[in-house]
Amino acid sequence: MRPHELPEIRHLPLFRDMLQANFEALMHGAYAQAFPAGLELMRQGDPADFLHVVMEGAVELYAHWGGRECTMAVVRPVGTFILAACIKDAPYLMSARTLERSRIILLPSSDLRAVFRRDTEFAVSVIHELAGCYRSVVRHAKGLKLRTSRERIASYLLRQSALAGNLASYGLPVEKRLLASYLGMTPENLSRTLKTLEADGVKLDGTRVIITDRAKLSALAQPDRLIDGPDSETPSAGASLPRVQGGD
Amino acid sequence: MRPHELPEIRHLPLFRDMLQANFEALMHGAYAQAFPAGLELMRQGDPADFLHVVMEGAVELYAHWGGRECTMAVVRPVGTFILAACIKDAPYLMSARTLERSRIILLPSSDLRAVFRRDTEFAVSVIHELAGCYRSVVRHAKGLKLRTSRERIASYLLRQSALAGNLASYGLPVEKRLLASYLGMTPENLSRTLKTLEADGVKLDGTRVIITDRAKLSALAQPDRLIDGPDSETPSAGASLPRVQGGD
DNA sequence: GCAGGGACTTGATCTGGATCAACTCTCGCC
DNA sequence: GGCGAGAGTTGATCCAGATCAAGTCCCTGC
Repeated sequence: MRPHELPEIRHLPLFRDMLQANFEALMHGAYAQAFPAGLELMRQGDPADFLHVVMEGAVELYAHWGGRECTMAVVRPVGTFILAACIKDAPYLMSARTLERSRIILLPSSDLRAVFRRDTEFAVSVIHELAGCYRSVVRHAKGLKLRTSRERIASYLLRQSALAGNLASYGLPVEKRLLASYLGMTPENLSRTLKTLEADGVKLDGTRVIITDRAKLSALAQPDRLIDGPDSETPSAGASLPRVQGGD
Repeated sequence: MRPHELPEIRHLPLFRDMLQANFEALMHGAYAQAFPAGLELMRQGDPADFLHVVMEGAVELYAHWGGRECTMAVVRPVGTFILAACIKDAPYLMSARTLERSRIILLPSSDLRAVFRRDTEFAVSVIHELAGCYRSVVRHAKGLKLRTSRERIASYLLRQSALAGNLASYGLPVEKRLLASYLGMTPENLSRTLKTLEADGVKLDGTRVIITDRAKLSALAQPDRLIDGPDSETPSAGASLPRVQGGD
């Protein structure tokens, strides 16, 4: 593991409050690994042997069933994923693959389970992390059930703008095909709907989003704190929305 | 609170392992209340002041947005709900209403937060509960994104049969309109699809489900441990599927 | 017992979004 | 520098599921 990485992990909400001795014990069994883009890190159904911490790159969490596949989340540095499965010592519910060349720290889940049993501060951090993840998926499910495709796209674009600091223009953080899958629609549908959204105050130029009329877009998206956040409870983990890459 | 209720709560996985003194402290601030059917217990966005424990009756958790509404879960005795919001001291993401006359214990969430900070066993229980809830919603989201209406119905019916002990015949635990909403479709669509499912090995007689050809139904539903369970990690809480009422 | 209302069903129609197919553009790679 | 391969777009068509509208049945409350 690289020297700068340890403090970065230590500063994550999940590891911030635990005893130094326990942190060190946890990191003792950890190891870092580099992966090329497009590599499958785990397959749904596998036993949860390691908590994963993304230090560089990006990881897609996705699910499959009966030949179909869908994106559930994208995790970027510094973020953890698959905490719940590690804790329950249960099979992963999702598969994971790298979207880019990535550096990932692997923490044996047995160590994890041992440590929060003797470090209450860490246990409390885990509680907060999991509660955040839970609420994040609930938001996602609400969006899927209550909103149409069009509304999901509009609110996604607004949400990303908010994450970028309410910029009117920013870059999409993920490929459109992945975004479509995350939002529960086909790439064709996303592409077409984006075109028609020009009448509602937002335009796309390649990967660049330009909000031309925020009021109009908001009227369509009806952003809702209980679906779109802002989560004061932002999870660093598994259930996070694809995050913005930075805008200008 | 009634004499038999305290031990019932104590035996819940969530409260089973904590110190007796802490359990008593927690219960000190608790109070029971009876509600008629159809009463709104909380509204999404409200501050999370109480953890709710259903002792009798049934509670529907649902979400709404822009005039639409959908069922997210049904909680039956003995089960808790809205743990995550209590822990984060954040607004509820869902509303709740009684489906029948219900008896509910209310636990001040501030007490809850205080207790798991000083009782590691309780903290561990909370961790397991939340991890279970998280995984449960992930399963639900996977079903919504990966399966068609028809497949969701078929797998729901199989899952309920499994919960009833693999009985070929059992009663639906909830109204069909609620089930439709839970499964993300309209009542009309549910009704029609149920009819066409007779060709796939399952028949409905009113509220009675009769599986006539389990193999055929399974071929359609393709039940998957990573979507349908069985959850060894069964949550007692918020995210549970409408449970079966008992079969014969 | 009777009236009223809600759950459920059934039918007719509409439409959002999927599917299938073709074509362009870009970018990494030989 | 040319050549795939994959991302994205666009068009044509199809279909699952929503919507609108009746009508039946059952249960409840007067």
